[in-house]
Amino acid sequence: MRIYDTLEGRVRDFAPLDGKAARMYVCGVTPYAEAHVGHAMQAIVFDVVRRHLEHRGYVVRHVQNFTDIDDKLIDRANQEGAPVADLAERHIAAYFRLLEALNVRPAHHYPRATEQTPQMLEIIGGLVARGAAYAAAGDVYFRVTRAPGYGKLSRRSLEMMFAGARIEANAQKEHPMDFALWKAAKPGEPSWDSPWGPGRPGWHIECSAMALNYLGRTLDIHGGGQDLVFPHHENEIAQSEAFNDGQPLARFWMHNGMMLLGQEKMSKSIGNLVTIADALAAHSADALRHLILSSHYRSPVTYSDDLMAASGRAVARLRQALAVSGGAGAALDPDPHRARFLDAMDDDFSTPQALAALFDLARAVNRAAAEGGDVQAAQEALRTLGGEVIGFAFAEPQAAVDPGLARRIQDLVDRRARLRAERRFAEADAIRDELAAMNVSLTDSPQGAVWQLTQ
RNA sequence: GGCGACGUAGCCAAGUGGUUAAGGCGGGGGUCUGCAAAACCCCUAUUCGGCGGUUCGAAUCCGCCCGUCGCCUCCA
Repeated sequence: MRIYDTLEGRVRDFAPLDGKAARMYVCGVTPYAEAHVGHAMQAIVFDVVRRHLEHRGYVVRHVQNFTDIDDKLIDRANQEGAPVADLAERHIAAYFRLLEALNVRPAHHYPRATEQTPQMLEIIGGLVARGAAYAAAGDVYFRVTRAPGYGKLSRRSLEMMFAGARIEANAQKEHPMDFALWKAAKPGEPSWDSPWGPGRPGWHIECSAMALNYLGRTLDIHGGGQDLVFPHHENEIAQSEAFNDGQPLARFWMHNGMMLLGQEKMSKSIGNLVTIADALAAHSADALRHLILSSHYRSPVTYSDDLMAASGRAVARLRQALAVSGGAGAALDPDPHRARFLDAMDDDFSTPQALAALFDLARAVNRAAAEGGDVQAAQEALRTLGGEVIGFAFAEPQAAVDPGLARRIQDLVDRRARLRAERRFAEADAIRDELAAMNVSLTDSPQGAVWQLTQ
């Protein structure tokens, strides 16, 4: 298996530090607002990474954090007049529900920053003792000039960043690029005791603490969105490696591309976003997963209703192939398709090519079934690769229909069947039109009509 | 301004030196069907932003130009 490593800027053979145990840390969200489809992209991309690793026999330990204390959370909580912890927990609970709806396998641990303060303080203390950090008026800053490789992940130097000239002056800092490990508490803010007085953690330190605490000094995979490369991951590297005497924080750095809306990156601060809830109100989770996986994970994806609808139709095609019945004829051998699929996935998770293999397999299944061939093994392969590895739920659209509506639909379908049997086609077609207006499509077969929702 | 990525059919998107440029959506024609739908078959890029260059050979390498995006500040 080969994986692109942002740090080295190239695809390398993947081998975990410890045999078949793969330790994966993925940066999660700051739960101050509703999750949008960009967050879904990150979750789905790393879900597929995990699923494929597991399919290939790795025992994955997957940890994802929640940054449940930061400026925006505090601001938002003040606006709402609610405690920060309540606001965070509310959004965390909603996020978990969305992950489940998206068919994302849960991580093994979801540590919260506020639960890791002892570990963070231990690291901060260690960094101060080593001279890699310094206290100033209740804050503690990391000393970037003492991190020899600072900038290696994002390929930039301190001098280069100065050229950007948007660095705000902060009299406390020795160097403008020094970043906060610990922030002194302001009145009314949640705070924790520390050797430097009451305060709260800086943004980056939680990930260093959690990674070390749950997975050890060196991760096999550290993931996140491309927008975290700088400064978040750069700073994580600086502080973790300073604390661990230079031992690398991660063997592979993986970054997913950004979700765009129109021509721009979707983001909470600009406000150009589509929430996951809105996307799932109009489209299936499989459609969103297909849209995201139809391009390579390092490329951006543009979200639109039209593209989502097209993705929904594409997944329906795979689902149809799972539903056909073959015969007792020659068995269709799925192995060539499976091999093509796995080769693509092994090559830095090339989901577009893997999906192409699935669509070809689906066509082969449909064709073989029509000729009376035995397609069970092929359908099994399609279900495994599409379901377990890619993560499609292949949920029958009926499943989402409430029982009352389902009964009304079935009544119409039955009435139409009787009319057809009497060859009263005009009346039967009127019922079909009526169903179509309800977004219900019919497929007639010798065994009767099967209906499904078109959305 | 610095760094990085990208520009392939109506749309989305693989492919990164050498047979007919994957796959999906859409469109056209056909088979099946009472008619449809689904499915299947055929067609839908002589060409890969533009111009030069390297090479026996380039969408794939190099240079320049045009256009788009990301990061440099909170961000998945």
